[in-house]
Amino acid sequence: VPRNRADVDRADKVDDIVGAARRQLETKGFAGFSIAAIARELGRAQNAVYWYFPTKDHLLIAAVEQSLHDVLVRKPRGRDPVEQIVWFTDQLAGFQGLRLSVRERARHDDEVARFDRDVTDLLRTLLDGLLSASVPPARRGWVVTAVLALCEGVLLADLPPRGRRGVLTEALPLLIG
Amino acid sequence: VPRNRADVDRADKVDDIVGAARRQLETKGFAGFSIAAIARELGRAQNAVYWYFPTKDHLLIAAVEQSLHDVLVRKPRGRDPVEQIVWFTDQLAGFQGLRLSVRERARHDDEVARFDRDVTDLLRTLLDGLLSASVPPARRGWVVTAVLALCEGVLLADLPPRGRRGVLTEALPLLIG
DNA sequence: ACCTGAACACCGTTCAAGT
DNA sequence: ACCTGAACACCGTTCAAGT
Repeated sequence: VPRNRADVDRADKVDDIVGAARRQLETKGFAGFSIAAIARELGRAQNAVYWYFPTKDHLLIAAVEQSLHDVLVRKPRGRDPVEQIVWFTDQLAGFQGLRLSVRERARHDDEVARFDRDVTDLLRTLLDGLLSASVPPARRGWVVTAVLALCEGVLLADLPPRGRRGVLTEALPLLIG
Repeated sequence: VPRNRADVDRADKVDDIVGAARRQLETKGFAGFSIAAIARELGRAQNAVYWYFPTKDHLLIAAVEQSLHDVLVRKPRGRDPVEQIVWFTDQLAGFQGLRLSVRERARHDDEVARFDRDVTDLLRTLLDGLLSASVPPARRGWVVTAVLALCEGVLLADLPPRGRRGVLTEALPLLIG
């Protein structure tokens, strides 16, 4: 006998689901991220989730999008571009697990692939802005690519925060020039 | 009625399994990598695989290890370190999917985590050797870290080969000095 | 519009049993 | 030592049915 929640605002119900998804992702990672577990946490049937999200990947996108948004809206701290880039990299550090999961899923789902490209574009735009004052337009294209690669590579390496900042503060000035 | 293959050399049977695993990984990626599918390809019961590999992760490690070995034994081509590093990055390009899967699994399985660390150490050692002539020991620690991060980041970006080489040939000389 | 229960096809892993 | 069949607990997804 389905209890109906047509009275509750749709947005609130979606938020419940995305919130549970984010918690599951944070505590158990993508391996422990299952529609079944989310439905259990919410005390609902699995199909209650499917009503709002047609596949598991759609829910993954919504959850990661929200988490990423929370990070990227903050204004960067730091005087020069190097400090600002280090700051952003720090912000993204706790996020590396999700980014990997998205990359992995992107290889098998077109929606996730598109989302992944959007995120990369956003990061490139952000970096381009930070570097606009110090890098001439002619060089800026590949510098942005290289800096982004360096930052993502450093995050991938899972260094301790001090080591990560050390490498970046040494290497970034050389690339930026 | 189990047909017994006690007569066949154990190493050959292991090779059959690892070979099938590598094929599955190459064609369908980690998402399509399943003990069930491998057993099907071999025309055996799933437990025939479990006799040699206690878990799916152990088989994953064996398969990736073999693939990686095939790549890393080749001698690098190129005169200067930059050319050699670009060459190695090219070799590792087809390998990026597997590396991501291993990273993802490493977050939930200790064996895979250890294997992942070993691979990173191996790459660091390899890079250290390539850079020993051109980078003084004092700087070499973080230069190796930065170069490895740059290479892995560039692979992660999934650029076309020409774009990848372009960025590396611009950026690497700046880091190496 | 919203939700449930039951089912389907698929896993990884384990157990008991066979040669 | 090597292999199978059957089972268990878990998935993602779909269907038919209820309010």
